[in-house]
Amino acid sequence: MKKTSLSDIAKHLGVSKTLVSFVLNGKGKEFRISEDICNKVLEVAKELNYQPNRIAQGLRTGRTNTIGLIIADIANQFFGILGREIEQEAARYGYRVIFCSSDENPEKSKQQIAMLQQSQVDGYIISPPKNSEEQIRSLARGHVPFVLIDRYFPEIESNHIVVDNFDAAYRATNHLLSLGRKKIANITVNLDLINMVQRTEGYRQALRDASIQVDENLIKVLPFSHDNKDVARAIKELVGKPGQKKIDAILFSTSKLGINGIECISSLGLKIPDDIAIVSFDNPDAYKICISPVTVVNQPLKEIGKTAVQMLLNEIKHPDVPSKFQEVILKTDLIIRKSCGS
Amino acid sequence: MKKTSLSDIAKHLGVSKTLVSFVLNGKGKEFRISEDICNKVLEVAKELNYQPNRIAQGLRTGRTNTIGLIIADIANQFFGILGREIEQEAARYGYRVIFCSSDENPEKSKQQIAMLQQSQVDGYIISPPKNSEEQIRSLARGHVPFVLIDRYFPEIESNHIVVDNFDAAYRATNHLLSLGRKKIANITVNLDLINMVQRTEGYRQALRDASIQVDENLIKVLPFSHDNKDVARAIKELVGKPGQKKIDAILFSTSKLGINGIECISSLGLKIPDDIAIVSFDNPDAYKICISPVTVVNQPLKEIGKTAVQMLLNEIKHPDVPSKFQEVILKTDLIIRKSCGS
DNA sequence: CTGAAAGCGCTTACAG
DNA sequence: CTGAAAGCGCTTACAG
Repeated sequence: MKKTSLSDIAKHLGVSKTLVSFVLNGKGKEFRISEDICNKVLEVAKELNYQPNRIAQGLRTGRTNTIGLIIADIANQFFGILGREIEQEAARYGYRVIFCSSDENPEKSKQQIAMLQQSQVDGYIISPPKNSEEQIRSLARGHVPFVLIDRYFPEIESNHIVVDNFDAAYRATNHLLSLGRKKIANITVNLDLINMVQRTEGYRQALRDASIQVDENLIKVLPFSHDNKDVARAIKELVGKPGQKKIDAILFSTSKLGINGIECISSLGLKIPDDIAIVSFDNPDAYKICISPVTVVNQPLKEIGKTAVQMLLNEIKHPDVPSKFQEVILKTDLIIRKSCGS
Repeated sequence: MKKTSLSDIAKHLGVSKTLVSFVLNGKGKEFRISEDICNKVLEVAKELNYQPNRIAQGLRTGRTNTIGLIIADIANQFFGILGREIEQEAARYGYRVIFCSSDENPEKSKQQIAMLQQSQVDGYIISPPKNSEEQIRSLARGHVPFVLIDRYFPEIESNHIVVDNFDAAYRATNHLLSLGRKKIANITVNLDLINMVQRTEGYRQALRDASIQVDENLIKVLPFSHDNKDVARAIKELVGKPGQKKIDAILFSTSKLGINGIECISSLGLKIPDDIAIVSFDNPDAYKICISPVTVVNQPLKEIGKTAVQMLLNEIKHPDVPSKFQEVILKTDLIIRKSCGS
């Protein structure tokens, strides 16, 4: 079961590898190779089940038609689906995807970038974890095509596709306000990442615009690697003693927080939305069937994935163009379900 | 920003590529290269930020240290997490993973296998969609290392890691019986895949062992690419007219079915577990926070992933050993929550 | 219109 | 102990 190579086909027909290569790459016409020979080559290639060795091609041409994808956390459905969109879009253009999950760990993403670099990927799509600035800078310095998704570092010039997190949080908070909620908390993670900062900023601005003073005690910032105990502690602090009614709504900045949060709220015997109204970023399945289906900020995953791939391929194909970085900011939509009452 | 190659280092030091290659591959000792030179090589490699070109290595050695992974559906958290476990375990042994989602589509998986083959992966981990028998056979014929996960084809000899689906469904059904449920339905997908067949078989056997006649009308088999409307229709049929009480429990054979099912049950105004008790395969976040947290058959994802990688690497490293196929059947555990009452 | 030859960046017998 | 050379499977100027 030896694999067949170009020269196997060439020998088989008594022609040169050059010719076979031309034909198989669709350049038969261009080099005016007789149709007869073309057909024979194609036939033999099929017969011997020829599969081009992409690795040899890559070594020779310097392009591997592979892109490296580093997402932040595959256990998060948001990134799972985003990964699939990216893989599908890439496949449409004949590109393969090497897929990594950094689990929000900069050490890991560093190793993964090195690995992808050694694999000679043509470009990168990355949702960088915090403290990975230096890695991204080094990509930029090397003039390697890359695009960032979900977050970026404002101090580093880069291509990136993000959503308007400020606007999304603003509208989500406004939705709560419009339903009469006044004591709205925000649970978020480490404010080292721009997307998280902007979400909390949008929340703040909405309160201000409604002439409600922002109470910093109602903003809970958890470590990135929180578990449900951390979330439970935060919620208990926010809720206060029974009957105290310190808050009447929560904006969760991620679905991981929200899922853990809802679990905790239920176990505390509190009712959604009666006691506490809820809005969360992202739209996992969990929110559709939970106690009180959750009103969410839905991100356009398909569009993020498509745009990221197209932007990257454009960069890969025109390396000459002096790098002008592009920023794409997509809109989110608020899907209203039952978790805020009415 | 030209990448540095072996010969750059060699020139820099006035030695041969051979020597540099030996040192960098940790064979300095073996070839008794003076420690002095070794250190210098290492130093210069670091200084020039040398990154070995894995593609060139691959072409030369015939091994790419890459494994191809085709999972059935990345939008399913089960496979997302399984993918991560596999990637992590592979990384421990210095292997990269090229990640694909076939979306249960045999056309897609066929293309993906061809793509992975062209990328010269050293082996495959696949959860094959139905109607992909020929693809798997062709791998087997080519003596390509591969292991199947989650399902396999009984008529094709293969390495595979699965769970004891019969036992799992048997125990799940028994759990429902032990709580006094008598009219237990099973919602599943196309019975073309062994894992699904075994789940329904386990369900049947549990009923028989409890001297309950299996009512084929209570087994709903949906197409693989079902949406929530299909699930809703099935449930309406099962439930019958209001007050009819045709069933008092459902075993869902997949979490996709279960998530859609619960959404539908709620919208019908039925209560879980009072009107209908529920057990489902798989353990997505959704089940933890839903209306009535769902009792589930939990699969040992970490173990499946680890075992799959180790079995594959073993195969890759000993291609000489006459291929004796291995079967690993892992146990599941039943996580009891509130969806079955008590 | 077609072929011989160089070379991508490695590894590895072989020779000394 | 170290180096020159071949070769993995391709592509692509170059020559005719």
